[in-house]
Amino acid sequence: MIEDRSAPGAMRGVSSTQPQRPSRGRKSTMATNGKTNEVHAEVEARLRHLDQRYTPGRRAIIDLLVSAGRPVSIGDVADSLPDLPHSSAYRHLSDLQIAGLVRRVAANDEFARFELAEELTEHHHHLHCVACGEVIDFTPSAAFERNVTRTVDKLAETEGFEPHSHRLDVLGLCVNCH
Amino acid sequence: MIEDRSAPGAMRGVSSTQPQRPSRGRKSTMATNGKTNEVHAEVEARLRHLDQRYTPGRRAIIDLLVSAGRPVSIGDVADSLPDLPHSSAYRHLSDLQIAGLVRRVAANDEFARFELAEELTEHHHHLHCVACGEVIDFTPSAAFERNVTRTVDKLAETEGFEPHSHRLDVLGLCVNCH
DNA sequence: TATAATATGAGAATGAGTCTCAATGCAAGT
DNA sequence: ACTTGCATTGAGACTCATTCTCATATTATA
Repeated sequence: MIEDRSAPGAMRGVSSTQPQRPSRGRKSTMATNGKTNEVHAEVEARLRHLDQRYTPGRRAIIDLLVSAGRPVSIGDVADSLPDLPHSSAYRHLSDLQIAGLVRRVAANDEFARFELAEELTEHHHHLHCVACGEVIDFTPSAAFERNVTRTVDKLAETEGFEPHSHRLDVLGLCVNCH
Repeated sequence: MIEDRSAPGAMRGVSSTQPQRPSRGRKSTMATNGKTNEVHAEVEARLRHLDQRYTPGRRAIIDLLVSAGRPVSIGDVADSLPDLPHSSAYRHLSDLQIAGLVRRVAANDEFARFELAEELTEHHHHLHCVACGEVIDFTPSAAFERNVTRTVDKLAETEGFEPHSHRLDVLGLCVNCH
């Protein structure tokens, strides 16, 4: 008999340790820096171009994504912006994603995560902690990226697949979990 | 005003074309080959080691995963095994995942997909069609894999992250969609 | 066959994510 | 300031993939 079907989450009980709601509260120590203003300006311009407004709710989401410096879950959003209704949070994220300003990140658990689109940051990949679910950004060397891009581009010939983008996820244990 | 919130699926209306239920019915042309028996034997041995039985329902799931040759969605399972109750399908997949025989694949849509664990197949990566949602296996060159592994292993030093495995997802348009 | 364990089916329950709609806010013109 | 037309928001109902419960069935072994 298989037990261990108790923890919440998709395919419960499969991780090496307990799957759990995405970490809440661990905040980035990165202070609001000069780039934040650039991001806000870019977001505002892009939204305006789509006849949309850069409202306080949307700004708060962007602020959070900038300061987090890593993909944030809805739980993170709820913690950081407790007065923002969940329907609004989801809608803001969706609207910003449609506008190409935010990207949804498929993590290893059932919880969606969101980060700034690469146009607002830089090309990077993710480390996924299989224990706590945390997702951490990392940027490999340019030489490595060239190699990946070369390999990916070859797919057009060998598979008839037209690549648009790629992502490299590394699964393992983060500093806090091993 | 942002519209286009009509199609089903997570973050609806974000894909370049309509997000849709995972393709159903497109079957592999790969005939049941010699490897199938090896897989069954391995699965049976592993389950037995865990005091579990290799029942017809579980066998049917494994058969499907072997013959599909790519990650399958629950919809695929339902189509191929119409008499298998959904609760049983999910449970079999979960049990097999816990046993390390099946791996859950995070696609770009909201639908979970499943494939044989790499121990039963070989190390490979995935092409994700952003239009139809199809997920296709691909195996890059050994040299490329060595390079990836080398880069990933360096994370232990630079980030304090202990890598267990990695996955490279390429997003783009499949043969049928472009 | 008895016994104890695992496995299964049917349907209820869960919950992340979505939708509706009435109310509000903002911009531009008058 | 007032109006008109849109974009935006909040509250809560709703959807649906996935999980859970539990009574029944099946299998292994003695």
